[in-house]
Amino acid sequence: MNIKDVAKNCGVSIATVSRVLNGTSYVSPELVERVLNSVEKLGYKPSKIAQSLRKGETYNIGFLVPDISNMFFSSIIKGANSVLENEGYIIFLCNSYGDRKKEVKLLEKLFISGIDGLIVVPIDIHNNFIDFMTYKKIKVLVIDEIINKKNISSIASDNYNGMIELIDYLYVNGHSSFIFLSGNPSTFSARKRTKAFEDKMRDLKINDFKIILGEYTYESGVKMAKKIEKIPDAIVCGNDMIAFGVINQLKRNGFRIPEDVSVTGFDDVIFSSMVRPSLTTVKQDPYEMGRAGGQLMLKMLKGKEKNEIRLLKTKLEIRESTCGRK
Amino acid sequence: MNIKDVAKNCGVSIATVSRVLNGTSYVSPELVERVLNSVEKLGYKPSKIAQSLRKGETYNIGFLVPDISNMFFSSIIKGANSVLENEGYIIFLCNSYGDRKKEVKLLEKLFISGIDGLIVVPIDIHNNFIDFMTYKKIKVLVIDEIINKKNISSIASDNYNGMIELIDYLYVNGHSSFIFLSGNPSTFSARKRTKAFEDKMRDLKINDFKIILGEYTYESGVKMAKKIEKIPDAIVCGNDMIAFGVINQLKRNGFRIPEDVSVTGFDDVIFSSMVRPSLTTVKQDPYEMGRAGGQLMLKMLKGKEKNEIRLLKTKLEIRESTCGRK
DNA sequence: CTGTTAGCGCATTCAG
DNA sequence: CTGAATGCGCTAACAG
Repeated sequence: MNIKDVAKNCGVSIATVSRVLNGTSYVSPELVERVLNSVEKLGYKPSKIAQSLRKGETYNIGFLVPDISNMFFSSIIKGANSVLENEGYIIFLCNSYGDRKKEVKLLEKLFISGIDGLIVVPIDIHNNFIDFMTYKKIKVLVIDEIINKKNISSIASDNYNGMIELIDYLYVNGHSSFIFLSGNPSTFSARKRTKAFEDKMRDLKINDFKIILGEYTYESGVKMAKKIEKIPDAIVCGNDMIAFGVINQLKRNGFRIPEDVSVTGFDDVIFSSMVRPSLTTVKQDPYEMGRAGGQLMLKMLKGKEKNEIRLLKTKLEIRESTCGRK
Repeated sequence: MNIKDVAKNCGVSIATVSRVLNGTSYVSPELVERVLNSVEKLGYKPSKIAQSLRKGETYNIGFLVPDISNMFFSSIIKGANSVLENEGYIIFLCNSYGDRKKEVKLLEKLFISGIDGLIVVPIDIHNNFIDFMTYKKIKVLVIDEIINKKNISSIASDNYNGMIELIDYLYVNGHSSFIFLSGNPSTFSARKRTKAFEDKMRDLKINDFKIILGEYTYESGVKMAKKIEKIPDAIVCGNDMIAFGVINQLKRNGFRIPEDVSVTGFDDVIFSSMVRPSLTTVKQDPYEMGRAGGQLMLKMLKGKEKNEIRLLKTKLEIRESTCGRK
């Protein structure tokens, strides 16, 4: 079932069929109708593969994230998809498992598969395959990381100011000793949040603070909690999952939250408002980040060559896991 | 940069280049080396688009789910992808938003895009586009729903027996009045779980029970909790999200769990073991479901035409939200 | 063992 | 305004 069958069925040339379907030039009304009838009758659907080969554009977007099953990433994908699909694009999904080698392999696979654009939440920014993509005229959008290069757009939450605002709130409410439990510093977000924490400690002339490095997971939260020797006024966690781990571990040891110690998260995942005590955290909206990213990608796809960088505002969500100190 | 450039660069025909790269027939060692050298030097990567057009197979798999950002679905995708990617397949991702119309549209889009296989967690089983797919020789795998048709494989958790086992446990532990808060009965899982609940009530000759219909969400859980007039021994929820909503709503009204009432979930999402009280629930493993599904798809892709149906065992996870009744 | 060639399905130039 | 012919990049059949 191809364009030839349609042409034969209604007695016109394949060129005419193509013209009718693409509206690429005037065709007499009667032929238009004949063609449309045949198309309908035969249930003809043009092959995107053939179109891609012919036109050199695929309307495919490669999407590479560290972990599809992580709600943060899947929400980004959903957001981006919601704007891209309206323009006819479709997503090739890849999961890098946080593995640099795999990331390169998948980037290559995506290129071979044929894509007009690439959206990536990268493990390894110095990955030169990203340069290769732009060299091949494939538009690149980097999410949750800022890369300032020609022909690459970036979008991320304003992790730095989100953390600043959080510490400010704690400080104003009487907290004077802190422990920061960071996610993996190989990520842009962890570096930014840690930097903000350090800067703010210096600003406020607070010396009683400590930083512990871990991963963005519940288990890592539990583990880091065990490393805490002296409970401070506030335990500031790199994200919500760490905070959940910490809270449960502290409870196990008989501490009350927030009476004995305030605990904060970052992200505002859906469960943060559902658990007891509900979690004070810095909200970022991955779905909106995805949507905004999709729009940036669309801009590049439409031919505006210049790169763009967007930083999304965060929002402090004050809940039950923190309280004022005298 | 195409096969012609490579051929020119090392002074052979394009056929030879193709043969070397595909190992499709013997080529003299010296030519092999020359070709490989040029390929390396020029950084040549064969176009999958052209290969697809020529060979009639795309190595693309269409994947359609109601909501990518739902961890249940994204885990399925991750599982299936983990087995499919090893065989060179790549996933076209689509989100139906639980919308029947959209589902049909996307199925059509996937077909046009060119896919060898389709994996779908359907909204509408009676969607005739699925028949169309098999008619077009596209292998179809249905997940989380059982469809008994030629050339369509299915995989789902054994929702029925999972629920039977749960009620058994509650009954043996002295619960004698029940309320079941169901998810949307348009889904296979909700129908199966409800059916099991009803059957078991009859089996055990329990008359003091009630069924309320809602959605598989936290908000719906809250809403359904408000509809409960008389608190029973056990509130059996269609899934964990409903259970979270119910528990928080009950707590707000001063009920203690499990002292005043036992509450159970279904799924065992990651947070179920983290919250207080931790949730007694029926565990199903969507990642494993995805993996098993991927394997079924691979079988069909490899040419075994016959369809297959798999039901995955569930596991009862007994935690703090239930306790024995006298 | 290697090269030449046809054709996958389509959009598009060129004639008419 | 419409049709014939070309070629996108590749694999496979056919020749040699």
